[in-house]
Amino acid sequence: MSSEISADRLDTAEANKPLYRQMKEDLVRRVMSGEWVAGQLVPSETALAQEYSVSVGTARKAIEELVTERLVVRQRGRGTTITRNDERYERFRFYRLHSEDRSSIYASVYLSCVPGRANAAEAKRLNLKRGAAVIRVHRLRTHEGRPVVVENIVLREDRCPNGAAIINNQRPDHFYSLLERVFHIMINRVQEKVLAVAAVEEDAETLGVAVGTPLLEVSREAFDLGGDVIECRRMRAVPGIHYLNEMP
Amino acid sequence: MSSEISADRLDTAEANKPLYRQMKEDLVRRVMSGEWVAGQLVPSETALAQEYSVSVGTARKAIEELVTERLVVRQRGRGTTITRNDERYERFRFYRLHSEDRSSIYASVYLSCVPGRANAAEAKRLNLKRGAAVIRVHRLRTHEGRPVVVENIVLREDRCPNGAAIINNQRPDHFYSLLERVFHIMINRVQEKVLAVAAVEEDAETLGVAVGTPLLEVSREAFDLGGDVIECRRMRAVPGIHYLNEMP
DNA sequence: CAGTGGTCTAGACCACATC
DNA sequence: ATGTGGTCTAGACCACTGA
Repeated sequence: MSSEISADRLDTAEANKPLYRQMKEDLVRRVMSGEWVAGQLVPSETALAQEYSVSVGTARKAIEELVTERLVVRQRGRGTTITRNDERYERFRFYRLHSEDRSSIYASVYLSCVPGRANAAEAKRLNLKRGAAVIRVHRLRTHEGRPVVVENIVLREDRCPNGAAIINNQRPDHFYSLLERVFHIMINRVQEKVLAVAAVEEDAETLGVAVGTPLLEVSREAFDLGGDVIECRRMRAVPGIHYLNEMP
Repeated sequence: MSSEISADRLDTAEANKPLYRQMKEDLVRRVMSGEWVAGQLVPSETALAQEYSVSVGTARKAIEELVTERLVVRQRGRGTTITRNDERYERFRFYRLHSEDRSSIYASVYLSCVPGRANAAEAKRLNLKRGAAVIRVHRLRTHEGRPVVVENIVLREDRCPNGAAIINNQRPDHFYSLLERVFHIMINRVQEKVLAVAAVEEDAETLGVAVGTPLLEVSREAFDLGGDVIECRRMRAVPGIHYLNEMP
């Protein structure tokens, strides 16, 4: 399929972009289209160079951009594979909430997972029309038996067909690994907004704290390879949980 | 000075590291030593390649690592310069606190700036002995006349000789630009811990909020090129200010 | 063993900034 | 006009993996 148009994948209407960038963008496209899926070995740099009619050095530069974006992993002697989001060292790539002892391994308790319609705020965050189909997940994170974080997750249903049933079935600890396995969605980037709020009645009940307790609230939007917002979530954490960040 | 030992800067006891990495590390050393200071034009890649007796491609790879670490900036036709931390686009590289309207330009109000001795907690954070000389800065950030953030900054005095007087004189808005200009310290990396706290009496007074108001607290350690902690600071922000983060 | 990616070289041509 | 970095090529040798 792809080899038929490989003779000149590039240089048609791609403006003045350098070859290695055009090539990189085409490789991203091939991952997005599902031609290559997570964990899969992709052709070697020499093979790709031939396919795209560029020199090995140029192909290498294209691939190296994918490495810095963590889209692929290279191993000498083995080859280049599409990054799996559930590899151990990738597991908490986006997870910044930790308890005092820096352990961040929490059990998940699913409270509910139901299909629904986007309200105005959700539609705005997900870049959808109001009333579009979404999936709502309400989940608790516990640490040594105590609830520490409550999560409200909203997913685009159009990108995750039948997602509510599947999620309810699997109840995964790590969401993005499921998105990858089941829906071929790779979460590439997230934006978070952190603020301090006072616990309301509902939080007090769910998290077992007094009303008015200062909680850490994190609002997240998660983007896929194409730059679409796939998920938005709101997390509220009890005192003792903090948000760690390192720059750059 | 440096050209005398340039014939073989590399390859002596540098283990099996690739040439481009050895070269890069030596370039970092030359910035740390003050041989090259912020804003300065460094030799061209061909000149550096000759000096280090490597090919242009290898020199380029060394320099490109410095670019990704934002230590230098390259411009075609002009050359390569050591990054200035006070350039406009670098100004808020480490500043994640914003108000609702995303403006993060606050005026600084200096409350105090005095030399002192590190207590146990400060010594630990700064990796110093207890009682070591430090500089303490107490500062307020205001937005449209209202206080929004209160900052407690602690600096290593040994790396900023006579720093208290100098800071008191200049009262800079952007600390790291002063560190760079005056002390040739480049802040390269910061770690932050964000949590929610209830305002105590002191916060209430300084920030003009009620005791018990949920505040956002950010604790930061700032590292220089050599990996030493130069500064630690604690910030407390009023409601309406949030912490923005994007990954990766 | 053959094939992979990692390092290194030596050249070419170009767009751009500066004088 | 000169020199800079940005792109691109075509080769070389090596370390490592897997069959």
